[in-house]
Amino acid sequence: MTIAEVSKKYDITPDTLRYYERIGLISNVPRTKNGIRDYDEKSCRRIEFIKCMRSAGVEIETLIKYISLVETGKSTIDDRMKLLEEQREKLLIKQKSINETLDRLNYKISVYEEIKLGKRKDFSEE
Amino acid sequence: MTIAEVSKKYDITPDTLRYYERIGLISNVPRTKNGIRDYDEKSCRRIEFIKCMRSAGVEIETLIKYISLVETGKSTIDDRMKLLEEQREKLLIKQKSINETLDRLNYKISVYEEIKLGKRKDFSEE
DNA sequence: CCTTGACTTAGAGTGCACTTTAAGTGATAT
DNA sequence: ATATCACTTAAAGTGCACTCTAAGTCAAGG
Repeated sequence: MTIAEVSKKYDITPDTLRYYERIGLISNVPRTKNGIRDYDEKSCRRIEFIKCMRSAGVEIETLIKYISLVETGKSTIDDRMKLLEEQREKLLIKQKSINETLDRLNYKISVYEEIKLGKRKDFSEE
Repeated sequence: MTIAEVSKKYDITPDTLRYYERIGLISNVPRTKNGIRDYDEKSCRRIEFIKCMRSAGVEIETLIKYISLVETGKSTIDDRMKLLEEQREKLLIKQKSINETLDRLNYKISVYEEIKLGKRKDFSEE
């Protein structure tokens, strides 16, 4: 799979894919005899994992650390679990923030709707 | 309320509070005769609103736009609603990402737990 | 043969959201 | 009185995650 195909499949620019490789997030990407990347299944699974984590805001540094633990081998399983649990905590906090803000947006939108319908004339600004 | 008090109350550094004011997110902050900020109720409500939105990742530019609509007056209610609805859409997408990533983290953590308990020996890396 | 287009690299540049610095003022504590 | 502390401003700096540029290679098509 060429970089263009992978880029399309996962909606990640070739620049970003090369960047991920450069910083050690995706290692051992196979090359053709001309040095052109030819992504295999393993690389694709890695990319999909990174995309998922990044889309939720998991930091690059954290992913680099996790990947390096994975590549070190089975002795790092405790560390990997700890790292994943920390990230879960962070995401739970984010989830809470987003849920609270969504509630607030829904409330504000409903207030504006009432105003438009003439059911309400006074409202606190913001 | 001094900047230090507001900073503590909302857990936002004084630097950030001044920055918000500079870029037009918080306007008309009262001052003492010496030019020192003396935040009133209105400013505090505004700060709390910004904090909530920012904590969910709503962009500064978007908040500046919203605030300027609010300050323009009632003629902007349709625009405000549209803006808030757009932000709600964005947050729903984020919420989905986070939920998916949390599911994945939970699954991975449970796999590692099984490995630790000796219930599983093989597992796909990452 | 020559152009086109996709790829390669290293390194510089960008955008966002702060954060720090430099230089200064003014009220309180020793 | 002098030091300390919190505050003030404008402007430069930082960190993260890309994103772009420059200079080059290579294979296929006209």
